[in-house]
Amino acid sequence: MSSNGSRRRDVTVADVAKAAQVSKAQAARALGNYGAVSEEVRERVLAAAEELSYRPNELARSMNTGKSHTIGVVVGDIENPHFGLATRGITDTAKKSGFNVILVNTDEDTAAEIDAVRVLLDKRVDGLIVAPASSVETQHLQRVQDSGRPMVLLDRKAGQMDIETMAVNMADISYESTRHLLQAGHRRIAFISTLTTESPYRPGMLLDSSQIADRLDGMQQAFQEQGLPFPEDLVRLNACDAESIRRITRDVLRVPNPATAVVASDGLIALSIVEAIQDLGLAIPADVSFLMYDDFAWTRLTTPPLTVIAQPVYNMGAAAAKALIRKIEGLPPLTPAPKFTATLVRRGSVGTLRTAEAHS
Amino acid sequence: MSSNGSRRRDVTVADVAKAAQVSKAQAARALGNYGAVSEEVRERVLAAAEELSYRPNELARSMNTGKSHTIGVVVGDIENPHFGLATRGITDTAKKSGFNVILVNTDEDTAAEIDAVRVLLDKRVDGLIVAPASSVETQHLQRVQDSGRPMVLLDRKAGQMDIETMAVNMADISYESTRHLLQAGHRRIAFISTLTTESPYRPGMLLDSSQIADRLDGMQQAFQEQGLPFPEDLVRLNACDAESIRRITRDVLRVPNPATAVVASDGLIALSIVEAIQDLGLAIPADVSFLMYDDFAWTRLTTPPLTVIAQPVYNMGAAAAKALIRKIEGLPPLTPAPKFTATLVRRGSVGTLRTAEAHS
DNA sequence: CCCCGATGTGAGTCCGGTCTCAATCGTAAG
DNA sequence: CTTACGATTGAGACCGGACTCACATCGGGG
Repeated sequence: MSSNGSRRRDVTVADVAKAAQVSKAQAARALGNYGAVSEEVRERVLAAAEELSYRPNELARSMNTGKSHTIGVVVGDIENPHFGLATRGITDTAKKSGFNVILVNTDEDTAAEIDAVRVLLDKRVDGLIVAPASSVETQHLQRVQDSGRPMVLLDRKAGQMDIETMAVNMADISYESTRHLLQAGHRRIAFISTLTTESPYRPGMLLDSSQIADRLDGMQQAFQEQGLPFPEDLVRLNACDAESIRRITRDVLRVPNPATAVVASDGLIALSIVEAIQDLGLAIPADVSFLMYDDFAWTRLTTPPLTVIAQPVYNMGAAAAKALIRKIEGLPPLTPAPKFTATLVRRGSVGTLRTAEAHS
Repeated sequence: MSSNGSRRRDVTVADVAKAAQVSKAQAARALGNYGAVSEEVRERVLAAAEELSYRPNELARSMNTGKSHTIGVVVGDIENPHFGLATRGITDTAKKSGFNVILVNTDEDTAAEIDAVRVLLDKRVDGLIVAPASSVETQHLQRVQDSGRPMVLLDRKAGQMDIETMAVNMADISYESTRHLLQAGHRRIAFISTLTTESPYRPGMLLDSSQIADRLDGMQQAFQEQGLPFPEDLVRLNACDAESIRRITRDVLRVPNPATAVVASDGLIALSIVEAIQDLGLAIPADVSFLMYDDFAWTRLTTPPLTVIAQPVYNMGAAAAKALIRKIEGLPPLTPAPKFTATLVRRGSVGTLRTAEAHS
């Protein structure tokens, strides 16, 4: 234990050069595999390096090549399997191209995101992949863009900014799944999301998340096309913790003219919502239909299995990494830009409403 | 915003110094908040830095402080919520102390792990947190240890090596949960794990994972104490993909003298096992009891809710980060070392076996 | 009035690599 | 026997900060 006081400077090219009895420059050339080095010197140097178990200092290397072979990834919450899978796609792809990943969690907090981006830039990452917490507060992203550092967005757009973004078209799939619910006779459809806002939902309000805004647009369009009124009173945001989710669920189901279908905006709150529904003594889909975003494996195990909106999350992560690396290497973006489509996976949690009620 | 030239080089202390009309050394002192600087100079420098939007190059800073304020985390699979949560614990704690996290996925492959450790060392991370893929092949970890770089293990021990490790005592909880099953009358208990081995399980064989070895030890002890024979034929490893899991599940349940209880070694295979059981037309717990490691939220949603072994994964990650940072800062390890205990959460998936069968 | 320590300051070195440049060597062409 | 040209080689200048050291400057104690 106490023996670790021995000062242990690591081996440098200079040490290797001395051992191989050549100049520092020659040793560096042999080790870095560049320039002209005679076979004899190369062998001597490599042997010496091996002997001293020399390892290059990537920090020093990065400093004068300007490349760190590291990309920064900023997400809201790795704990969420949605991002877990996306991160997997990113790291797998990055590794294949020789890049490492620095991961930062923001807890969906814009202040933390701003900080994260700054720190990563300071660390001179070669590029950034960001899942922006907000589609509105995007000055920090604009600054990255201006600085010329490659960046790709994941999952969510950032306001009007023209940044390559890997995300599914939420309006489309939301429209499609809302039609599915409408066709099953549902008119009172609740939409519950974790999105934090200062005031309750009002039609036309500016939402911090392009994702959620797009989903609501899709829903509204489906209602409108059928000449039906969109049940704005059933759009519920700020479902942040288990307690508030429970309250909101009760709120939309245990009232006069309750929701007959509930849409959960992500896989994490879906869990709490289903629990809350069960606690209320209601059965899915007999009493209330249920639909959720994200196709997690466990959704096949419940009784009944849940109808979900599956997003190609891994592929989106992989594509984001691929696109970023192209940018880093100065290649033009792939054309056509990759498109990602979510699919409605119909399992057993959406039931048909009796016509009498549907026409009420 | 107007001075936004297409200049590629970023602003350095030298630039700031020139703008503030002081020497590079003074500018560095003012910016780095060290040494003696007059109030007037400090203000001029900071103003110039602000004006030029100067940001320190952490790479350069790291190079001569020797500290990168970055820790490397090597895990088998972030996609697995078990590691997702642990990673969350690590990043949260690291951030609080001003450390960043470089994350590497090994796919539980030792070769990838060796590579990951080498790369992280080359990047001069201040320390490493590793969840070793193997408890046997640990030379690379020994090398890290010898190099004096701080390291903490997570989740799994590494052979005989004396490295601080944050993990639950698997033998204890395995013993406890096996007793639970035995008391419910089960004698034919299957244990299914993803652990990859070259040959099928044989009693006493050297297992690559201390985790699995400990769990089997715990099971054996429980059986032994009751004077009951341990059903070695029901220990099944190599349950790597959905297909093999399906085959194995059928294999232990659809044979003469089948298993009456199944233990799933992690949350990921648990999903496939439950599915396979359902596909076989068997009911939990009426036909077969089920117990799994890891308490994922969805286990409360199935019918019946699943009995699980809950591990304080987030806390283990957080403690690993805390311990590592203490090491990095040269502080002695916390005493007493933090202990983590898993708990058996009895829900509905373990049923009592009829005595007649239990005595067969 | 002079010496002393405390405070400010600039020049320059160092970290560990990459890379430029000029010098050297060998040898084939003239 | 020169001359020229490509392959090798070493010295040293970077990269962008941290830090050492020598040299002011200034106020107070003796």
